[in-house]
This record gives sequence, structure tokens and C-alpha cells, in this order.
Amino acid sequence: MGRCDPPPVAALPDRRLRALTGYTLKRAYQRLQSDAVRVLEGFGLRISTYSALAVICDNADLRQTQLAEALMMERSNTVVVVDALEQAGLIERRRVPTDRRSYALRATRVGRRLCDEVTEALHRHETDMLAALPPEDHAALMALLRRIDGSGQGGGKDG
Amino acid sequence: MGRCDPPPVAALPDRRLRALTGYTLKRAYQRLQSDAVRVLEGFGLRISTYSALAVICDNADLRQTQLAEALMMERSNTVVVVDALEQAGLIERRRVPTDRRSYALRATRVGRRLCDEVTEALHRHETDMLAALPPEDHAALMALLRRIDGSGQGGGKDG
DNA sequence: GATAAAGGTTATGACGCATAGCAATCCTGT
DNA sequence: ACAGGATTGCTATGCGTCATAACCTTTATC
Repeated sequence: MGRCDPPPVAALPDRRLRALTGYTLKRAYQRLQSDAVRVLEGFGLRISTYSALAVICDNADLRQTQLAEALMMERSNTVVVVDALEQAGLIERRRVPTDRRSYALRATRVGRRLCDEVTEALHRHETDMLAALPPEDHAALMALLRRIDGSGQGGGKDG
Repeated sequence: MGRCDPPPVAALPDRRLRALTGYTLKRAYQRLQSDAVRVLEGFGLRISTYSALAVICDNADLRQTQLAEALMMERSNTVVVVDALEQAGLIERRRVPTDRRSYALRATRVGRRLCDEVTEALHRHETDMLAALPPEDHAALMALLRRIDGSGQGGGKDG
């Protein structure tokens, strides 16, 4: 029969952790994230590069510091991401005449097309992964998540 | 007056990304996660060590492989985590007579007490961070998240 | 002009995650 | 009983994310 000692475990070994929102959130996130990674691999992108590309596409001529703020990452780490996007020909660093310290990031035509394509692919995969959720539940989930994210960051210093 | 050229950015620079569930999920998760890290620091724990401790507390004498499965991590990475917990005196590796390859992980009394304490602290901080969500919305969020996580893992080979 | 501040860059370390390979132990099949 | 395969735990290693410190250039402020 089965082995020397089929070790005993509960059906839900992590039931205490599952009561924590952070843990539950993490598990759900990891599912979607690993799927997104696979999708992006096919386009030669990573999550960080895709996210940056999307922000740059939607905000022409923004600075790297602003990109960092939008994605909640450190300025120093945006350098590598922007480098990768630039070398891939998806964006370009334009010099801004009024401030020679900073760059104005702008997506190329290729970059914009790729971004649209990838975004669509991601949405397809998400609706595929979330097939268990009817659209109304999906919408409710998004609304709830946004309330978590937005509750403590109400910043807003627009130009 | 304000600088040479206050750079122009939209109020929501990442509106395209915010339409993606994965991105929204990530931002919400990162909020709770960074708070949890701060809480755990006060107890000398990290998220990985606390998670392992909680699973071990709730499942006496489980093997490291089972711990890895429960937390969806690689076996190789559990070694370091279990080492840390053992050195901190929170758990112990007991030899199992019927299988001398594996260890039976068991939390010490100190470990169990700490786990309870930390879990309570985490719950307090979570309800604090999620103050914007009424209890019913919080419950709804948990239910939705669990449906994402559980939709594709239905495994279940209990002893 | 001197000083402070901001933009971008580099280097570095901590951490999480995954792989490959190893030694000891066990199960299986003959 | 013995060989081959599988399992358990372990080590080393690499990649990716994230955060920090230090630096240079350029801009703003006094």
C-alpha cells in the first residue's frame, strides 16, 4: 500500500493564513502574475518593462522620475527599465530644451503598437483566468481592490 | 515661481494599467504587504518565516515538502526558512522513526505563542488598513479572491 | 557666485523565486 | 536480497525585484 508512512496533513494546511487578507491577496495575485509573465515573455517583455511602456504610451514626454512615481518604484530602478525599452526601439529619450537634466520619454510607433497588442493579450488571458467570476463579480472585485489601493495615497499634485 | 518647467502628467498616469486585474491586484497587495513586513519586523520575523510558522503550528509533524506545497514555494527554499525558525527556537525538527529522510516539523510552545500573538497583530493592522471597507465588503473581497485562487488548484490528496 | 535641490546614473546588497545537482533513504520489482 | 528508481532534504547558483547610497550634471535659490 501507499509508502511507508503517508504523512498526515489537513486538506487546508494554511487555514490560519487564509483568514488574512494579505495572504489571500498574495495567492490570488501570484496566479495572475505568473500568467502575465508567460504572456509577456512571448513579446520579449517583463512586467516591469510592460508597465513602464504602458505608462509612457499614455503620458507622452514624461520624465523618468514621474514614471517612477506612477509605478511606485525607485528612480534608480527605472533607468534599467527605460534602457531596455529604448534599446528595444519601443521608446526614445528625448532631450527637453528647458531642462537639460531630464529626458522626455516618448513611445515610438512600434512601441505603441506593441503596447496595444500586449494589453489586449493580457486582457484576454485575464478574462480567461477569471472565467469563474461573472462580469459583475469581476467588476465588484476591481472596485474593492481600488478602494484598498486608493485609500491612503490621495496625493495629487498636478502641474 | 514654480521651477523651470513643471512637467505635465495626468492625474492617473497609469489608467491603462489600472484596467488590468493583475495590476490592480498588485498595488493592493503591495500596500498590505509592506504593512505586514513592518509588523513582522517588530517580532523578528519575515513574511516567509511567519507563513511557515503558521502552517507548522496548525499542522503538527508535517514534512518540509508538505510545508513547501502548502505555501507554494520550492522545497529548496523551505530549508532556509525552517533553519531560521529552528534557530529562533520557534520550531524543532524531529526525526520520524518510520522515515529517516524526513523531519517532522513541530512548533515549540514559544513558537505557538508567538504565532498567535503575531497573527492577532496582523489582523489588527489589516482591519486598520482596510478601515475604508465595511465588514461586508471585506468579506465579499475575501470571497472573490478565494475564487481566483481556488479556481485552478482543486487538488486534494489527503492522507 | 555659493549653496541647495532635482534629474539621471551607477554600484551594491537584501530578498523572493526557480533550477540543477548531490547524498541519504525509501520503495519497487525481480 | 539486490538493483534501479523515486523521494527527502540540502547546497549552490542565477535571475528579477526592490531599496539604498553615492556621484555628476544641471537647475533653482539666496
